[in-house]
Amino acid sequence: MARTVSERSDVLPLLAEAFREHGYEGASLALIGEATGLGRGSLYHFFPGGKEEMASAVLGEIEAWFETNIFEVLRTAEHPESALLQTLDATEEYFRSGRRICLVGAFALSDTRDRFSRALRHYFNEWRAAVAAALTKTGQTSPEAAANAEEIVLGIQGALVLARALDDPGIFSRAIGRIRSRLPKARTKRRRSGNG
Amino acid sequence: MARTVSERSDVLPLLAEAFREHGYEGASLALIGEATGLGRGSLYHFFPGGKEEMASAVLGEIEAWFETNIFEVLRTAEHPESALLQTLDATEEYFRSGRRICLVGAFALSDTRDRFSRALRHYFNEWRAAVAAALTKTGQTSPEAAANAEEIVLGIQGALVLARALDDPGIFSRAIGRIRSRLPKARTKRRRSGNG
DNA sequence: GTCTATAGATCGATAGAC
DNA sequence: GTCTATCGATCTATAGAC
Repeated sequence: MARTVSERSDVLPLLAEAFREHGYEGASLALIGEATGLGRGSLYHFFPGGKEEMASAVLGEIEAWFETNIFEVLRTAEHPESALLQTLDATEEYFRSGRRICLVGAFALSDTRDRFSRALRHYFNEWRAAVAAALTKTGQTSPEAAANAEEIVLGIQGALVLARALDDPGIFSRAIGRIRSRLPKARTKRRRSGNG
Repeated sequence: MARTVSERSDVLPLLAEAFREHGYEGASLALIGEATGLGRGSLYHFFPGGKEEMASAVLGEIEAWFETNIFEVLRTAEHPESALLQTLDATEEYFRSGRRICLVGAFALSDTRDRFSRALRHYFNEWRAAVAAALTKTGQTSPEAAANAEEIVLGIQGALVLARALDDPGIFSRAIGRIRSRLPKARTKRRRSGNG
């Protein structure tokens, strides 16, 4: 058998899955060891702060993914309407059409919330602000955009809860579909008031 | 010091709060003992099945509350529009305007989901069906009502997640407000097509 | 019916060999 | 850098006195 990983960044996705499946408390070091194929020694070599540092690193990795693939795209979009559609697709794919939960949301409802409250706050605030920024660029007023952004993010989280509880990924897909259908339509700039 | 409770039903609300605050895994028997003022002996007298039976009883109590105060009201309403408003008020009060989480939703996102999957499924299915039944009675078609009911329940859950993560109960209140404003308006039956 | 004491398992974390 | 052995703390559950 080969020497396996030896890169901290390679371990993070495996760690993330372990926390997603079992929660922070439920993911014991024995379980994490199985999931990563690493012994306690290696784990503590990569994460001297123990389990808390593991979870913190995972949250950072998730935040970074959303920053790159969602938030940044929304904030810098020249065509906000298509950016909203594109990031909605990415979101649907990320959550595997409702079969995967949002670890940040799960942490928010658990007693680990206080431990990671800064990360949770930052993640959802950035998400909400990025969607609002894109909506504003489509012509919505600032209060409109803020309300709609909040509703979109909250709808995604609620859909994940319900999809998980009822074991029905279709709930998530339908929710994404409703969000998509209510997005502002891009105005074709070449014609005035084009029909379509 | 008095003999304290000695009624199983008196312990349930205290148990519920303990599970809400610390989650299933996080609520240790030591913590539960403090929250209820009962020793292990008394706890195991009331709940021979241990912690699992405690959580199960709490879920049953929650389900019963919603059955009485929400589901039944919605299903049997003569005036579905006002029943929807009334149960929305009750929901807002139950979740203390967003300061209290939904234990069923929290369980859905944790690894205890499988253990209580039947209870979770039943709770959310009943909720969704009851809202849909009321919406149907207001004149919505069956598919319309089903989609809207799903969106309402999911919106409540998502609002609780976001409110908790951002430590901002206002998110929940705003979400309830949006739901309320989109509810079908009662038609005044005495006049035809009264202006409102 | 309620308590204390404690069994037996598992937890996160550390030490030290290689 | 990775492992195994093991620590002390904490967990759920049980036993038995009152």
